[in-house]
Amino acid sequence: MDWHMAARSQLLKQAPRKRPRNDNQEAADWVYGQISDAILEQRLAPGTKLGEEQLGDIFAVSRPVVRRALMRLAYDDVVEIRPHRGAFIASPTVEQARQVFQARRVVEDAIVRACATRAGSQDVARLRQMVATEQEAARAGQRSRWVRLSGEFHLVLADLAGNQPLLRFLRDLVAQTSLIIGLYGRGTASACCQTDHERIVAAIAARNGETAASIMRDHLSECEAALHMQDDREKQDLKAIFAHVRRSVRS
Amino acid sequence: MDWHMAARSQLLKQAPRKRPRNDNQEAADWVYGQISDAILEQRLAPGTKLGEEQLGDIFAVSRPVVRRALMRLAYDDVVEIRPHRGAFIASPTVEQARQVFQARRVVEDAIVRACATRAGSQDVARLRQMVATEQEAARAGQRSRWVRLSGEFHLVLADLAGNQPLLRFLRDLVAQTSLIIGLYGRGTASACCQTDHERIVAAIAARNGETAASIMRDHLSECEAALHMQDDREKQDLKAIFAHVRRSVRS
DNA sequence: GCAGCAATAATTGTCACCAATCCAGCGCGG
DNA sequence: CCGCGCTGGATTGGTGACAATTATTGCTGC
Repeated sequence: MDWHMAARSQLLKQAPRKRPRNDNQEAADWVYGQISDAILEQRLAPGTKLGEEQLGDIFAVSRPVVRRALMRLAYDDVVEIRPHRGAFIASPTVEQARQVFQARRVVEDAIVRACATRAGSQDVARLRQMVATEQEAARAGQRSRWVRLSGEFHLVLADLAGNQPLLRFLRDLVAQTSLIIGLYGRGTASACCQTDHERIVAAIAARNGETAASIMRDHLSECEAALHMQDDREKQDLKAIFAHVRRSVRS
Repeated sequence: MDWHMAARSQLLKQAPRKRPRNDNQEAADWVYGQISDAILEQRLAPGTKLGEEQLGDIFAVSRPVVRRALMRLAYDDVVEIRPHRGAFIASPTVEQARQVFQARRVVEDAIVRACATRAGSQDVARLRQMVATEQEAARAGQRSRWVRLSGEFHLVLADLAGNQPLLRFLRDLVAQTSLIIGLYGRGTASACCQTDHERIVAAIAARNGETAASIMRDHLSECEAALHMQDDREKQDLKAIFAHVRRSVRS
Protein backbone atom coordinates (compact mmCIF):
# COMPACT_ATOMS: atom_id res chain seq x y z
CA MET A 1 0.00 0.00 0.00
CA ASP A 2 2.91 2.36 0.54
CA TRP A 3 5.33 1.12 -2.10
CA HIS A 4 4.29 3.76 -4.57
CA MET A 5 4.61 6.67 -2.18
CA ALA A 6 8.32 6.10 -1.79
CA ALA A 7 8.83 5.66 -5.48
CA ARG A 8 6.76 8.64 -6.49
CA SER A 9 8.60 11.91 -6.77
CA GLN A 10 7.55 15.36 -5.73
CA LEU A 11 6.33 16.38 -9.14
CA LEU A 12 4.34 13.24 -9.63
CA LYS A 13 1.98 13.47 -6.70
CA GLN A 14 -0.43 16.00 -8.09
CA ALA A 15 -3.42 13.92 -7.08
CA PRO A 16 -3.91 13.47 -3.35
CA ARG A 17 -3.66 9.89 -2.20
CA LYS A 18 -5.96 9.93 0.79
CA ARG A 19 -9.44 11.31 1.00
CA PRO A 20 -9.53 14.97 2.09
CA ARG A 21 -11.55 15.43 5.20
CA ASN A 22 -13.78 18.36 4.58
CA ASP A 23 -12.27 20.32 1.72
CA ASN A 24 -14.25 19.67 -1.43
CA GLN A 25 -11.85 21.81 -3.38
CA GLU A 26 -9.44 18.91 -3.43
CA ALA A 27 -12.14 16.28 -3.57
CA ALA A 28 -12.44 16.65 -7.33
CA ASP A 29 -8.72 16.08 -7.70
CA TRP A 30 -9.03 13.06 -5.45
CA VAL A 31 -11.77 11.53 -7.58
CA TYR A 32 -9.73 12.40 -10.65
CA GLY A 33 -6.73 10.58 -9.23
CA GLN A 34 -8.79 7.56 -8.22
CA ILE A 35 -10.32 7.13 -11.65
CA SER A 36 -7.00 7.84 -13.29
CA ASP A 37 -5.30 5.18 -11.19
CA ALA A 38 -8.04 2.72 -12.04
CA ILE A 39 -7.43 3.40 -15.72
CA LEU A 40 -3.68 3.03 -15.30
CA GLU A 41 -4.20 -0.30 -13.55
CA GLN A 42 -6.64 -1.35 -16.27
CA ARG A 43 -9.40 -1.94 -13.78
CA LEU A 44 -11.67 0.20 -15.95
CA ALA A 45 -12.13 -1.22 -19.43
CA PRO A 46 -12.69 1.08 -22.41
CA GLY A 47 -16.34 1.74 -23.09
CA THR A 48 -17.37 1.55 -19.45
CA LYS A 49 -20.08 4.02 -18.59
CA LEU A 50 -19.26 6.39 -15.76
CA GLY A 51 -22.54 7.55 -14.31
CA GLU A 52 -22.31 10.74 -12.30
CA GLU A 53 -24.67 9.72 -9.52
CA GLN A 54 -23.09 6.28 -9.40
CA LEU A 55 -19.62 7.73 -8.90
CA GLY A 56 -21.00 10.20 -6.42
CA ASP A 57 -22.33 7.35 -4.31
CA ILE A 58 -19.10 5.38 -4.59
CA PHE A 59 -16.81 8.21 -3.53
CA ALA A 60 -19.36 9.89 -1.23
CA VAL A 61 -19.08 13.22 -3.00
CA SER A 62 -21.65 15.42 -4.65
CA ARG A 63 -22.35 15.33 -8.34
CA PRO A 64 -20.65 18.60 -9.32
CA VAL A 65 -17.42 17.21 -7.85
CA VAL A 66 -17.75 14.13 -10.00
CA ARG A 67 -18.57 16.38 -12.91
CA ARG A 68 -15.37 18.37 -12.57
CA ALA A 69 -13.29 15.22 -12.32
CA LEU A 70 -14.92 13.83 -15.47
CA MET A 71 -14.29 17.08 -17.31
CA ARG A 72 -10.61 16.91 -16.47
CA LEU A 73 -10.44 13.29 -17.56
CA ALA A 74 -12.20 14.19 -20.79
CA TYR A 75 -9.61 16.88 -21.38
CA ASP A 76 -6.94 14.21 -21.02
CA ASP A 77 -8.73 12.18 -23.71
CA VAL A 78 -9.13 9.20 -21.41
CA VAL A 79 -12.90 9.58 -21.07
CA GLU A 80 -15.29 10.66 -23.77
CA ILE A 81 -18.25 12.82 -22.82
CA ARG A 82 -21.07 12.70 -25.31
CA PRO A 83 -23.67 15.40 -24.78
CA HIS A 84 -26.70 14.20 -22.84
CA ARG A 85 -25.35 10.67 -23.08
CA GLY A 86 -22.89 10.48 -20.24
CA ALA A 87 -19.19 9.81 -19.75
CA PHE A 88 -17.48 6.68 -21.03
CA ILE A 89 -13.95 5.37 -20.86
CA ALA A 90 -12.43 6.29 -24.19
CA SER A 91 -11.76 3.68 -26.85
CA PRO A 92 -8.84 4.96 -28.90
CA THR A 93 -8.91 4.02 -32.56
CA VAL A 94 -5.96 2.39 -34.24
CA GLU A 95 -4.97 5.68 -35.80
CA GLN A 96 -5.05 7.42 -32.42
CA ALA A 97 -3.02 4.59 -30.91
CA ARG A 98 -0.32 4.97 -33.54
CA GLN A 99 -0.22 8.72 -32.97
CA VAL A 100 0.14 8.19 -29.23
CA PHE A 101 3.12 5.90 -29.72
CA GLN A 102 4.63 8.31 -32.25
CA ALA A 103 4.26 11.17 -29.78
CA ARG A 104 5.81 9.06 -27.03
CA ARG A 105 8.79 8.26 -29.23
CA VAL A 106 9.32 11.96 -29.85
CA VAL A 107 8.93 13.02 -26.24
CA GLU A 108 10.73 10.18 -24.48
CA ASP A 109 13.65 10.33 -26.86
CA ALA A 110 14.33 13.82 -25.56
CA ILE A 111 13.53 12.78 -21.99
CA VAL A 112 16.12 10.02 -21.76
CA ARG A 113 18.71 12.30 -23.36
CA ALA A 114 18.08 14.85 -20.64
CA CYS A 115 18.17 12.09 -18.03
CA ALA A 116 21.56 10.93 -19.26
CA THR A 117 22.86 14.45 -18.69
CA ARG A 118 21.13 15.32 -15.46
CA ALA A 119 20.76 12.06 -13.55
CA GLY A 120 22.93 11.74 -10.45
CA SER A 121 24.01 8.59 -8.68
CA GLN A 122 21.06 8.47 -6.33
CA ASP A 123 18.71 9.04 -9.25
CA VAL A 124 20.19 6.03 -10.98
CA ALA A 125 19.80 4.04 -7.77
CA ARG A 126 16.15 5.02 -7.62
CA LEU A 127 15.66 3.96 -11.22
CA ARG A 128 17.30 0.60 -10.53
CA GLN A 129 15.02 0.08 -7.57
CA MET A 130 11.99 0.87 -9.72
CA VAL A 131 13.08 -1.63 -12.34
CA ALA A 132 13.64 -4.26 -9.66
CA THR A 133 10.20 -3.68 -8.17
CA GLU A 134 8.67 -3.83 -11.61
CA GLN A 135 10.36 -7.11 -12.49
CA GLU A 136 9.33 -8.52 -9.15
CA ALA A 137 5.71 -7.68 -9.88
CA ALA A 138 6.06 -9.20 -13.34
CA ARG A 139 7.46 -12.43 -11.90
CA ALA A 140 4.75 -12.56 -9.28
CA GLY A 141 2.13 -12.32 -11.99
CA GLN A 142 0.54 -9.19 -10.54
CA ARG A 143 -0.58 -7.81 -13.83
CA SER A 144 -2.33 -4.62 -12.74
CA ARG A 145 0.51 -3.68 -10.44
CA TRP A 146 3.05 -4.37 -13.18
CA VAL A 147 1.13 -2.26 -15.68
CA ARG A 148 1.06 0.58 -13.21
CA LEU A 149 4.74 0.32 -12.36
CA SER A 150 5.70 0.08 -16.00
CA GLY A 151 3.97 3.35 -16.77
CA GLU A 152 5.33 4.94 -13.63
CA PHE A 153 8.88 4.12 -14.67
CA HIS A 154 8.47 6.30 -17.73
CA LEU A 155 6.97 9.06 -15.61
CA VAL A 156 9.90 8.94 -13.20
CA LEU A 157 12.22 9.35 -16.17
CA ALA A 158 10.22 12.38 -17.26
CA ASP A 159 10.45 13.74 -13.74
CA LEU A 160 14.21 13.37 -13.78
CA ALA A 161 14.37 15.19 -17.09
CA GLY A 162 13.16 18.23 -15.18
CA ASN A 163 10.74 19.59 -17.76
CA GLN A 164 7.26 20.12 -16.37
CA PRO A 165 5.36 20.55 -19.66
CA LEU A 166 6.89 17.38 -21.05
CA LEU A 167 6.04 15.55 -17.83
CA ARG A 168 2.41 16.63 -17.99
CA PHE A 169 2.19 15.66 -21.64
CA LEU A 170 3.73 12.25 -21.03
CA ARG A 171 1.34 11.65 -18.16
CA ASP A 172 -1.59 11.96 -20.57
CA LEU A 173 0.16 9.77 -23.12
CA VAL A 174 0.86 7.05 -20.54
CA ALA A 175 -2.78 7.04 -19.46
CA GLN A 176 -3.89 6.66 -23.05
CA THR A 177 -1.32 3.92 -23.54
CA SER A 178 -2.95 1.97 -20.73
CA LEU A 179 -6.25 2.18 -22.57
CA ILE A 180 -4.60 1.13 -25.82
CA ILE A 181 -2.96 -1.90 -24.22
CA GLY A 182 -6.27 -2.80 -22.62
CA LEU A 183 -7.94 -2.62 -26.03
CA TYR A 184 -5.40 -4.18 -28.35
CA GLY A 185 -2.98 -5.98 -26.05
CA ARG A 186 -3.84 -9.65 -26.00
CA GLY A 187 -1.87 -12.32 -24.23
CA THR A 188 1.85 -11.88 -24.58
CA ALA A 189 1.74 -8.12 -24.81
CA SER A 190 2.56 -7.83 -21.13
CA ALA A 191 5.51 -10.20 -21.29
CA CYS A 192 7.31 -8.34 -24.05
CA CYS A 193 10.40 -6.23 -23.65
CA GLN A 194 11.21 -7.08 -20.06
CA THR A 195 14.85 -6.08 -20.05
CA ASP A 196 14.44 -2.83 -22.00
CA HIS A 197 13.92 -0.73 -18.92
CA GLU A 198 17.03 -2.20 -17.39
CA ARG A 199 19.08 -1.40 -20.48
CA ILE A 200 17.76 2.15 -20.56
CA VAL A 201 18.84 2.69 -16.97
CA ALA A 202 22.26 1.25 -17.77
CA ALA A 203 22.69 3.64 -20.69
CA ILE A 204 21.62 6.57 -18.53
CA ALA A 205 24.06 5.52 -15.81
CA ALA A 206 26.79 5.42 -18.48
CA ARG A 207 25.83 8.98 -19.53
CA ASN A 208 25.21 7.70 -23.02
CA GLY A 209 22.17 9.68 -24.12
CA GLU A 210 22.30 8.54 -27.72
CA THR A 211 22.18 4.86 -26.76
CA ALA A 212 19.44 5.45 -24.21
CA ALA A 213 17.33 7.27 -26.79
CA SER A 214 17.83 4.52 -29.31
CA ILE A 215 16.79 1.84 -26.85
CA MET A 216 13.79 3.88 -25.82
CA ARG A 217 12.61 4.36 -29.39
CA ASP A 218 12.99 0.65 -30.11
CA HIS A 219 11.28 -0.19 -26.84
CA LEU A 220 8.22 1.87 -27.73
CA SER A 221 8.16 0.51 -31.27
CA GLU A 222 8.31 -3.04 -29.96
CA CYS A 223 5.48 -2.37 -27.54
CA GLU A 224 3.46 -0.94 -30.41
CA ALA A 225 4.29 -3.85 -32.69
CA ALA A 226 3.32 -6.37 -30.01
CA LEU A 227 -0.28 -5.11 -30.09
CA HIS A 228 -2.92 -6.70 -32.23
CA MET A 229 -4.20 -3.63 -33.98
CA GLN A 230 -7.42 -4.14 -35.87
CA ASP A 231 -9.74 -1.26 -36.46
CA ASP A 232 -12.84 -3.32 -37.13
CA ARG A 233 -14.06 -2.72 -33.61
CA GLU A 234 -17.07 -0.74 -32.49
CA LYS A 235 -19.78 -2.74 -34.23
CA GLN A 236 -17.85 -5.54 -35.91
CA ASP A 237 -16.94 -6.69 -32.44
CA LEU A 238 -20.35 -7.99 -31.46
CA LYS A 239 -20.90 -9.79 -34.73
CA ALA A 240 -17.50 -11.47 -34.50
CA ILE A 241 -17.87 -12.44 -30.87
CA PHE A 242 -21.29 -14.01 -31.32
CA ALA A 243 -20.58 -15.50 -34.73
CA HIS A 244 -20.46 -19.06 -33.39
CA VAL A 245 -23.87 -18.88 -31.72
CA ARG A 246 -25.63 -17.58 -34.79
CA ARG A 247 -27.31 -20.95 -35.28
CA SER A 248 -29.28 -20.82 -32.05
CA VAL A 249 -30.71 -17.36 -32.33
CA ARG A 250 -34.34 -18.04 -32.99
CA SER A 251 -36.69 -20.92 -33.80
CA MET B 1 -12.26 39.53 -39.66
CA ASP B 2 -12.31 36.47 -41.89
CA TRP B 3 -8.65 36.11 -42.75
CA HIS B 4 -8.07 33.53 -40.08
CA MET B 5 -10.94 31.30 -41.08
CA ALA B 6 -9.43 30.58 -44.45
CA ALA B 7 -6.02 29.95 -43.00
CA ARG B 8 -7.24 27.81 -40.15
CA SER B 9 -7.42 24.10 -40.80
CA GLN B 10 -10.02 21.59 -39.80
CA LEU B 11 -8.19 20.37 -36.75
CA LEU B 12 -7.47 23.84 -35.48
CA LYS B 13 -10.97 25.17 -35.10
CA GLN B 14 -11.88 23.45 -31.88
CA ALA B 15 -13.20 26.65 -30.38
CA PRO B 16 -16.32 28.05 -32.02
CA ARG B 17 -15.79 31.44 -33.56
CA LYS B 18 -19.26 32.90 -33.29
CA ARG B 19 -21.53 32.94 -30.31
CA PRO B 20 -23.74 29.84 -30.09
CA ARG B 21 -27.40 30.68 -30.11
CA ASN B 22 -28.94 28.74 -27.31
CA ASP B 23 -26.65 25.84 -26.52
CA ASN B 24 -24.76 26.57 -23.35
CA GLN B 25 -22.86 23.35 -23.78
CA GLU B 26 -20.75 25.12 -26.35
CA ALA B 27 -20.89 28.48 -24.63
CA ALA B 28 -18.08 27.48 -22.28
CA ASP B 29 -15.94 26.55 -25.25
CA TRP B 30 -16.79 29.87 -26.83
CA VAL B 31 -15.67 31.81 -23.76
CA TYR B 32 -12.59 29.62 -23.61
CA GLY B 33 -11.76 30.47 -27.20
CA GLN B 34 -12.37 34.17 -26.68
CA ILE B 35 -10.08 34.39 -23.68
CA SER B 36 -7.53 32.16 -25.38
CA ASP B 37 -7.51 34.39 -28.43
CA ALA B 38 -7.11 37.45 -26.25
CA ILE B 39 -4.09 35.81 -24.64
CA LEU B 40 -2.64 34.83 -28.00
CA GLU B 41 -3.04 38.42 -29.21
CA GLN B 42 -1.51 39.68 -25.97
CA ARG B 43 -4.54 41.78 -25.17
CA LEU B 44 -4.57 40.23 -21.71
CA ALA B 45 -1.41 40.94 -19.76
CA PRO B 46 -0.07 38.41 -17.25
CA GLY B 47 -1.36 39.01 -13.75
CA THR B 48 -4.71 40.36 -14.90
CA LYS B 49 -7.53 39.32 -12.61
CA LEU B 50 -10.36 37.47 -14.30
CA GLY B 51 -13.43 37.93 -12.16
CA GLU B 52 -16.14 35.41 -12.77
CA GLU B 53 -19.07 37.78 -12.52
CA GLN B 54 -17.20 40.33 -14.59
CA LEU B 55 -16.63 37.87 -17.41
CA GLY B 56 -20.19 36.68 -17.08
CA ASP B 57 -21.43 40.20 -17.72
CA ILE B 58 -19.04 40.72 -20.63
CA PHE B 59 -19.97 37.56 -22.48
CA ALA B 60 -23.59 37.47 -21.28
CA VAL B 61 -23.29 33.97 -19.88
CA SER B 62 -23.89 32.54 -16.46
CA ARG B 63 -21.11 32.12 -13.93
CA PRO B 64 -20.77 28.31 -14.12
CA VAL B 65 -20.07 28.69 -17.82
CA VAL B 66 -17.29 31.14 -17.05
CA ARG B 67 -16.11 28.79 -14.37
CA ARG B 68 -15.75 25.88 -16.75
CA ALA B 69 -13.85 28.02 -19.22
CA LEU B 70 -11.48 29.20 -16.50
CA MET B 71 -10.91 25.64 -15.36
CA ARG B 72 -9.92 24.60 -18.86
CA LEU B 73 -7.60 27.59 -19.14
CA ALA B 74 -6.08 26.72 -15.78
CA TYR B 75 -5.48 23.21 -17.03
CA ASP B 76 -3.59 24.72 -19.96
CA ASP B 77 -1.43 26.65 -17.47
CA VAL B 78 -2.37 29.98 -18.99
CA VAL B 79 -4.44 31.09 -16.02
CA GLU B 80 -3.69 30.40 -12.39
CA ILE B 81 -6.56 29.74 -10.03
CA ARG B 82 -5.70 30.34 -6.41
CA PRO B 83 -8.29 29.00 -3.98
CA HIS B 84 -10.75 31.63 -2.79
CA ARG B 85 -8.63 34.25 -4.50
CA GLY B 86 -9.79 34.14 -8.08
CA ALA B 87 -8.35 33.48 -11.52
CA PHE B 88 -5.40 35.42 -12.88
CA ILE B 89 -3.52 35.33 -16.15
CA ALA B 90 -0.46 33.22 -15.41
CA SER B 91 2.95 34.78 -15.05
CA PRO B 92 5.45 32.12 -16.08
CA THR B 93 8.74 32.22 -14.23
CA VAL B 94 12.03 32.26 -16.06
CA GLU B 95 12.50 28.57 -15.34
CA GLN B 96 9.06 27.75 -16.73
CA ALA B 97 9.79 29.85 -19.80
CA ARG B 98 12.99 27.97 -20.50
CA GLN B 99 11.18 24.66 -20.10
CA VAL B 100 8.48 25.79 -22.53
CA PHE B 101 11.05 26.65 -25.16
CA GLN B 102 12.87 23.39 -24.52
CA ALA B 103 9.64 21.45 -24.97
CA ARG B 104 8.88 23.36 -28.15
CA ARG B 105 12.29 22.51 -29.55
CA VAL B 106 11.64 18.83 -28.87
CA VAL B 107 8.14 18.79 -30.30
CA GLU B 108 8.57 21.06 -33.30
CA ASP B 109 11.75 19.33 -34.35
CA ALA B 110 9.68 16.20 -34.89
CA ILE B 111 6.81 18.18 -36.39
CA VAL B 112 8.80 19.77 -39.19
CA ARG B 113 10.42 16.41 -39.96
CA ALA B 114 6.97 14.91 -40.38
CA CYS B 115 5.91 17.93 -42.45
CA ALA B 116 8.86 17.45 -44.78
CA THR B 117 7.66 13.92 -45.42
CA ARG B 118 3.92 14.45 -45.56
CA ALA B 119 3.41 17.93 -46.99
CA GLY B 120 1.98 18.09 -50.50
CA SER B 121 2.20 20.91 -52.98
CA GLN B 122 -0.98 22.62 -51.86
CA ASP B 123 0.14 22.36 -48.26
CA VAL B 124 3.34 24.18 -49.17
CA ALA B 125 1.30 26.79 -50.99
CA ARG B 126 -0.82 27.29 -47.90
CA LEU B 127 2.29 27.67 -45.77
CA ARG B 128 3.72 30.24 -48.17
CA GLN B 129 0.50 32.19 -48.03
CA MET B 130 0.60 32.15 -44.24
CA VAL B 131 4.16 33.45 -44.23
CA ALA B 132 3.22 36.19 -46.67
CA THR B 133 0.25 37.26 -44.55
CA GLU B 134 2.43 37.24 -41.48
CA GLN B 135 5.13 39.38 -43.07
CA GLU B 136 2.48 41.75 -44.32
CA ALA B 137 1.15 42.18 -40.80
CA ALA B 138 4.70 42.69 -39.53
CA ARG B 139 5.37 45.41 -42.11
CA ALA B 140 2.06 47.08 -41.36
CA GLY B 141 3.01 47.27 -37.70
CA GLN B 142 -0.05 45.33 -36.55
CA ARG B 143 1.62 43.78 -33.55
CA SER B 144 -1.23 41.78 -32.06
CA ARG B 145 -2.20 40.38 -35.44
CA TRP B 146 1.41 39.47 -36.15
CA VAL B 147 1.80 37.73 -32.81
CA ARG B 148 -1.30 35.73 -33.50
CA LEU B 149 -0.26 34.78 -37.01
CA SER B 150 3.22 33.86 -35.89
CA GLY B 151 1.84 31.38 -33.39
CA GLU B 152 -0.70 30.11 -35.86
CA PHE B 153 2.03 29.31 -38.36
CA HIS B 154 3.52 26.84 -35.92
CA LEU B 155 0.10 25.35 -35.27
CA VAL B 156 -0.52 24.87 -38.98
CA LEU B 157 2.78 23.02 -39.17
CA ALA B 158 1.64 20.78 -36.31
CA ASP B 159 -1.63 20.22 -38.13
CA LEU B 160 0.21 19.14 -41.26
CA ALA B 161 2.29 16.74 -39.20
CA GLY B 162 -0.94 14.84 -38.61
CA ASN B 163 -0.43 13.97 -34.96
CA GLN B 164 -3.30 15.07 -32.78
CA PRO B 165 -1.63 14.71 -29.36
CA LEU B 166 1.36 16.71 -30.51
CA LEU B 167 -0.95 19.35 -31.95
CA ARG B 168 -2.81 19.71 -28.67
CA PHE B 169 0.42 19.88 -26.73
CA LEU B 170 1.88 22.51 -29.03
CA ARG B 171 -1.30 24.56 -28.76
CA ASP B 172 -0.74 24.85 -25.03
CA LEU B 173 2.92 25.65 -25.51
CA VAL B 174 2.15 28.39 -28.04
CA ALA B 175 -0.33 29.99 -25.68
CA GLN B 176 2.22 29.98 -22.90
CA THR B 177 4.79 31.40 -25.30
CA SER B 178 2.51 34.36 -25.90
CA LEU B 179 2.46 35.01 -22.18
CA ILE B 180 6.24 34.66 -21.98
CA ILE B 181 6.79 37.12 -24.82
CA GLY B 182 4.36 39.51 -23.17
CA LEU B 183 6.31 39.24 -19.94
CA TYR B 184 9.92 39.23 -21.06
CA GLY B 185 9.80 40.45 -24.66
CA ARG B 186 10.77 44.08 -24.74
CA GLY B 187 11.18 46.15 -27.87
CA THR B 188 12.97 44.29 -30.58
CA ALA B 189 11.68 40.87 -29.60
CA SER B 190 8.96 41.11 -32.22
CA ALA B 191 11.29 42.13 -35.04
CA CYS B 192 13.64 39.19 -34.60
CA CYS B 193 13.89 36.21 -36.89
CA GLN B 194 11.64 37.42 -39.67
CA THR B 195 12.87 35.16 -42.42
CA ASP B 196 13.07 31.98 -40.35
CA HIS B 197 9.54 30.91 -41.17
CA GLU B 198 10.23 31.41 -44.85
CA ARG B 199 13.37 29.27 -44.68
CA ILE B 200 11.50 26.54 -42.81
CA VAL B 201 8.85 26.41 -45.53
CA ALA B 202 11.58 26.27 -48.18
CA ALA B 203 13.25 23.32 -46.44
CA ILE B 204 9.91 21.53 -46.15
CA ALA B 205 9.18 22.15 -49.82
CA ALA B 206 12.61 20.65 -50.62
CA ARG B 207 11.71 17.56 -48.53
CA ASN B 208 14.75 18.22 -46.39
CA GLY B 209 13.56 17.34 -42.92
CA GLU B 210 16.97 17.56 -41.32
CA THR B 211 17.51 21.13 -42.51
CA ALA B 212 13.99 22.16 -41.53
CA ALA B 213 14.48 20.73 -38.04
CA SER B 214 17.80 22.51 -37.66
CA ILE B 215 16.32 25.86 -38.70
CA MET B 216 13.37 25.34 -36.38
CA ARG B 217 15.58 24.59 -33.38
CA ASP B 218 17.74 27.64 -34.08
CA HIS B 219 14.63 29.73 -34.63
CA LEU B 220 13.21 28.82 -31.23
CA SER B 221 16.57 29.32 -29.55
CA GLU B 222 16.91 32.76 -31.11
CA CYS B 223 13.43 33.72 -29.99
CA GLU B 224 14.32 32.56 -26.49
CA ALA B 225 17.64 34.40 -26.53
CA ALA B 226 15.97 37.61 -27.70
CA LEU B 227 13.96 37.79 -24.48
CA HIS B 228 15.09 39.76 -21.48
CA MET B 229 14.76 37.13 -18.83
CA GLN B 230 14.85 38.47 -15.31
CA ASP B 231 12.99 36.74 -12.56
CA ASP B 232 12.75 39.68 -10.17
CA ARG B 233 9.16 40.35 -11.15
CA GLU B 234 5.99 39.90 -9.12
CA LYS B 235 6.70 42.34 -6.32
CA GLN B 236 9.94 43.88 -7.45
CA ASP B 237 7.92 45.50 -10.18
CA LEU B 238 6.21 48.09 -8.02
CA LYS B 239 9.39 48.94 -6.16
CA ALA B 240 11.32 49.33 -9.41
CA ILE B 241 8.65 51.44 -11.01
CA PHE B 242 8.52 53.86 -8.09
CA ALA B 243 12.25 53.76 -7.39
CA HIS B 244 12.73 57.40 -8.42
CA VAL B 245 10.39 58.70 -5.73
CA ARG B 246 12.19 56.82 -2.99
CA ARG B 247 13.49 60.11 -1.62
CA SER B 248 10.11 61.12 -0.27
CA VAL B 249 9.30 57.93 1.57
CA ARG B 250 10.58 58.65 5.03
CA SER B 251 12.19 61.63 6.73
C1' DG C 1 1.88 58.61 14.33
C1' DC C 2 1.96 53.72 13.57
C1' DA C 3 1.06 48.76 14.39
C1' DG C 4 -2.31 45.37 15.27
C1' DC C 5 -7.09 43.89 15.16
C1' DA C 6 -11.80 43.39 14.02
C1' DA C 7 -15.76 44.13 11.13
C1' DT C 8 -17.35 44.60 6.58
C1' DA C 9 -17.85 43.66 1.85
C1' DA C 10 -16.90 41.30 -2.23
C1' DT C 11 -15.90 37.16 -4.37
C1' DT C 12 -15.65 32.33 -4.72
C1' DG C 13 -17.15 27.54 -3.86
C1' DT C 14 -20.92 24.46 -3.19
C1' DC C 15 -25.37 22.51 -3.10
C1' DA C 16 -30.38 21.66 -4.16
C1' DC C 17 -34.02 22.18 -7.48
C1' DC C 18 -35.84 22.37 -12.32
C1' DA C 19 -35.86 21.91 -17.29
C1' DA C 20 -34.14 19.46 -21.51
C1' DT C 21 -32.74 15.40 -23.75
C1' DC C 22 -32.00 10.51 -24.82
C1' DC C 23 -32.80 5.30 -24.21
C1' DA C 24 -36.28 1.46 -23.22
C1' DG C 25 -40.60 -0.79 -23.47
C1' DC C 26 -45.10 -0.95 -25.67
C1' DG C 27 -48.90 -0.51 -28.75
C1' DC C 28 -50.23 -0.10 -33.52
C1' DG C 29 -50.16 -0.51 -38.44
C1' DG C 30 -48.52 -2.90 -42.53
C1' DC D 1 -44.96 -11.64 -37.80
C1' DC D 2 -41.99 -7.52 -38.14
C1' DG D 3 -41.05 -2.58 -38.41
C1' DC D 4 -42.23 1.95 -36.60
C1' DG D 5 -43.92 5.74 -33.80
C1' DC D 6 -44.92 6.99 -29.04
C1' DT D 7 -44.70 7.66 -24.35
C1' DG D 8 -42.33 6.83 -19.61
C1' DG D 9 -38.35 6.74 -16.91
C1' DA D 10 -33.90 8.14 -15.96
C1' DT D 11 -29.94 10.77 -16.45
C1' DT D 12 -27.63 14.93 -17.62
C1' DG D 13 -27.21 20.07 -17.99
C1' DG D 14 -28.32 24.66 -16.19
C1' DT D 15 -29.72 28.14 -13.07
C1' DG D 16 -30.47 30.07 -8.71
C1' DA D 17 -29.39 31.03 -4.05
C1' DC D 18 -26.62 30.06 0.31
C1' DA D 19 -22.41 29.43 3.01
C1' DA D 20 -17.35 29.89 3.56
C1' DT D 21 -13.27 32.41 3.07
C1' DT D 22 -10.28 36.22 2.23
C1' DA D 23 -8.78 41.15 1.26
C1' DT D 24 -9.69 45.63 2.51
C1' DT D 25 -10.56 49.27 5.48
C1' DG D 26 -11.51 51.75 9.51
C1' DC D 27 -10.64 51.88 14.40
C1' DT D 28 -8.44 51.47 18.77
C1' DG D 29 -4.48 51.21 21.74
C1' DC D 30 0.26 52.24 22.56
